[in-house]
Amino acid sequence: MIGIESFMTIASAETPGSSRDKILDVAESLFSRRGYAGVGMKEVADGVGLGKSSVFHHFKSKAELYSAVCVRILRSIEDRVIRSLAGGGTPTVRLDRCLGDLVDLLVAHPNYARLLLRSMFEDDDLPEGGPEGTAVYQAIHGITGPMTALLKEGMGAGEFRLASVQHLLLLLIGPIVFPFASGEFGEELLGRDVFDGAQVRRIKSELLDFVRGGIGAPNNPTKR
Amino acid sequence: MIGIESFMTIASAETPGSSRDKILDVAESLFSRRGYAGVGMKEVADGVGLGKSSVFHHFKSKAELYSAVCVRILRSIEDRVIRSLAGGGTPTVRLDRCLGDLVDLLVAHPNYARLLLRSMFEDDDLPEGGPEGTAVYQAIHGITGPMTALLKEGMGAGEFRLASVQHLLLLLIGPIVFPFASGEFGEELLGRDVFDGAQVRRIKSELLDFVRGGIGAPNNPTKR
DNA sequence: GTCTAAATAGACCGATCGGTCGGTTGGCTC
DNA sequence: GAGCCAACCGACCGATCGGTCTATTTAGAC
Repeated sequence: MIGIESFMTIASAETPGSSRDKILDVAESLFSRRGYAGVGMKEVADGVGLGKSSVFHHFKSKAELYSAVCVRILRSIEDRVIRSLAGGGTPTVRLDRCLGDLVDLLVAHPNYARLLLRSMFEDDDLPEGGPEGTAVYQAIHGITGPMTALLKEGMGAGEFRLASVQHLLLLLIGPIVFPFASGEFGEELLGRDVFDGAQVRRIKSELLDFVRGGIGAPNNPTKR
Repeated sequence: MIGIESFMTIASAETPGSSRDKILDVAESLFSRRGYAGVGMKEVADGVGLGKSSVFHHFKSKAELYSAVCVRILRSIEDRVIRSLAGGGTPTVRLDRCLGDLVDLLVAHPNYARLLLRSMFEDDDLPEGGPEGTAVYQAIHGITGPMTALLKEGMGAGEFRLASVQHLLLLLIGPIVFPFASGEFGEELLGRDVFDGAQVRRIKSELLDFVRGGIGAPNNPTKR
């Protein structure tokens, strides 16, 4: 029984339309906008149309709810990255495809970018040490792992500039995620909504150029 | 009298060691770690060694305190950027110097990167429309303005790849700021503290290579 | 000394916080 | 029918929230 239950939790067999799923949707939107401490359980409950105690029936604490939201997002990103990189092609081709797919995912779910950043740099939000933290931890590794492998392979093949893969990865995350987390700042800088179709295309193409130039080997014909 | 007072406020003649200044220091550290909603005024007061009502004597509301913290940081970044770009040299040289100086500033004040990101994408934290928001708004423009001008000049001189300056700037912010806001994630990725001296040097050099490649004109000898 | 104003403290306010409790449905199985 | 359990709710809890009030101390100007 315990085994099955924990399996259900891990596999997160969320039926779309279920209360649990609707709670996750509302919480995702709220947490991404105002962060962990900025959202009240009452607010989540109201957004779903339930009583507060009903929310606590599905998630035994606020920290667990926040963690579930983060894990759902991270897993979906992990899936996309893995599938992107699984397709064939040279490291350069695979990196391009992965970046494009990632941008598409962040645009399809406008909450993702902010919550992704939050889950990375809001260490002090969640009470540490709990099982919630480790789930997020694992999900993040599921993303960084394949990316690291790709960078290594590209360097080995001479397509990418030789550098520390870890430092390069740390540099790569910013330009991918930040534009879609920048909110009003980005909107005001561009003069248009960042998630507007034309802007997305523009950002995506600039991002690809930027990254290709930034990590490409200086004298590699594949680079352009 | 009113004129002088408002001048003092705007010029923020903060005597180091004064209570007001200590409050700003403590609040900066707390806000950067846990965000606006995650910090209580009691916590700030305790950190300074004052009573809560004494903090309210110096800042008439929590929003004003948060805004003052953000403005102080943004102004210091603005100063640094302007001074960096004022020095002579080609656009490439000036950009390199500016990036290096920015990294130095973010490292000298480990709270800056996180709070900078927060002030950009936590729109919903501050009650909008107030005068606090506009102060932050102006400070941000003081930073983006000169950077935009530099990018434009570099493109005109043929040193930078032709692109939309706004989109390029939006892409540039991420790799500069995120590494120093990444906290435990970055530390775990690198295996060392991001603010460790050796890591900083490494990140800085990788960042310069990355950005040079990313925005440099394809066939420009100045690029490398 | 005296007057004034800034700085501080503590007691207090209504509201909200995360979380619990007891109880009531409604559907499922036997 | 009886039994059961997930889902749900309203009422409630102690703690903390941002903020106010009044009173006391401190520092400087004259």
